[in-house]
Amino acid sequence: MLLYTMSSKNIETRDRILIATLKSLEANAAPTVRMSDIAKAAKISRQAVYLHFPTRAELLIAATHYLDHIKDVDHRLEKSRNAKTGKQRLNAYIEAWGNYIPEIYGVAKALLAMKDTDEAANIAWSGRMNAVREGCEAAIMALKKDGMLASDYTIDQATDVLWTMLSLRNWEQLTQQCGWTQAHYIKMMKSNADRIFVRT
Amino acid sequence: MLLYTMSSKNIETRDRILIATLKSLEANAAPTVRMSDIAKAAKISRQAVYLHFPTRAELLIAATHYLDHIKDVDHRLEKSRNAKTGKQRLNAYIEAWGNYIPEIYGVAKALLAMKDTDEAANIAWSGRMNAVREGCEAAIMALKKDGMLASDYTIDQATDVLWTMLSLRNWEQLTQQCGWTQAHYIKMMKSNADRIFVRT
DNA sequence: TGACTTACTTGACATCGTGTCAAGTTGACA
DNA sequence: TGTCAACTTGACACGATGTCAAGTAAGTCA
Repeated sequence: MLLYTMSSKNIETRDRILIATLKSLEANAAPTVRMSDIAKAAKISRQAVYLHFPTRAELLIAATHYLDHIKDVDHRLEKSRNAKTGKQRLNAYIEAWGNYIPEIYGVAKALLAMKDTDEAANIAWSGRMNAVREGCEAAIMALKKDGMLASDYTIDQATDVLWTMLSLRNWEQLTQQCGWTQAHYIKMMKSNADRIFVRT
Repeated sequence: MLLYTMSSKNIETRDRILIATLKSLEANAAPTVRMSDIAKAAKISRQAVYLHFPTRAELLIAATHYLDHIKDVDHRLEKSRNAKTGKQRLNAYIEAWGNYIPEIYGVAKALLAMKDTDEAANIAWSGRMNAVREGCEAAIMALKKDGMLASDYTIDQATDVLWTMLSLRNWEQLTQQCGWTQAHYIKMMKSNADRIFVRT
């Protein structure tokens, strides 16, 4: 009986909460998920959640990190660095990040919704987005190095545009509102980036 | 003394509330503005606001309509219809809508923030965005009519892309986060749209 | 002049979600 | 047996929205 309880507890409570958070947000795809909902999903009291995470914002932030760890985002994005040409690298980055978006969509949206009212959420989200921006910049710089960046673009401006193109909101609008498939989204983003950034 | 009070009341209370709403949101540029803030700005009691607008969502919606009326958005957008060629029309639409965004930014952001939790706000916002989409579609169709739409685009897909490009979120990211000037934003959007949609 | 009406004020209150606090319970471990 | 950590239960403060009831002040009309 002791071993019994152990085996059902071998997933630590903290992880159970994080998993419940991700599951709830994934299912609902709405930032309406309350602390009590998450507690219920984790089969724990609402107050117990606060024993592990001080605020809702911190919980959401922890959940995104947990997700990054599970989905191994670093490894995915790193693959784009192996591309030979700048153009290939741009394509690889769009594919890697673009395909990661749907995986984080739920949590990301919840975090995004708190951005304007919660400073911690704002900082966390900005940090993530800056990381994406750096990826964009690296791809643009690879293009520039090949002499393939369209001549009227500075690196900064091209980076801004690519970063904006690849925003979660744009993915959301195209796939959720306009009904695009994920494959179509990726394909379009690649071809548009090509037309915008690559010297003809 | 009767005339005195009349003259200070010739702006109706309802309008005073709407103006106060717009002013508060413009100043703050954050959806943190409370009903009590608006009431204070309109020099009225918080409860009196509810005598004119049943909910916060309805107030924000009314404020956007009021703004549309003041700024004469229909007239602005209509000008783009007079363009001779499809390409000119596309440019004109980008310019008209792109320059309208900063005017509605405050209220729009507040409304946008309620989209996920308030059904009325969601419907109102979707309605506005559908109007923008129609404008995009008309521009794309004008391009198509000239035989100038890039051959791998259907009208629907090109419309989706243009609509997404011209989203308020993208404007926000480029001008507020990346620090672009309004003029630069417009110029870039035009040249990017040209590269993406216009047959070479 | 006095009754009535409209628009607003004042203050209390319900609701909902977050976050806090204090006092109990339970199982592991020594 | 006693202790500790993790969790439960129930109460509560807070901030924002929205409701309700009673009061007030100015304008209208008999």
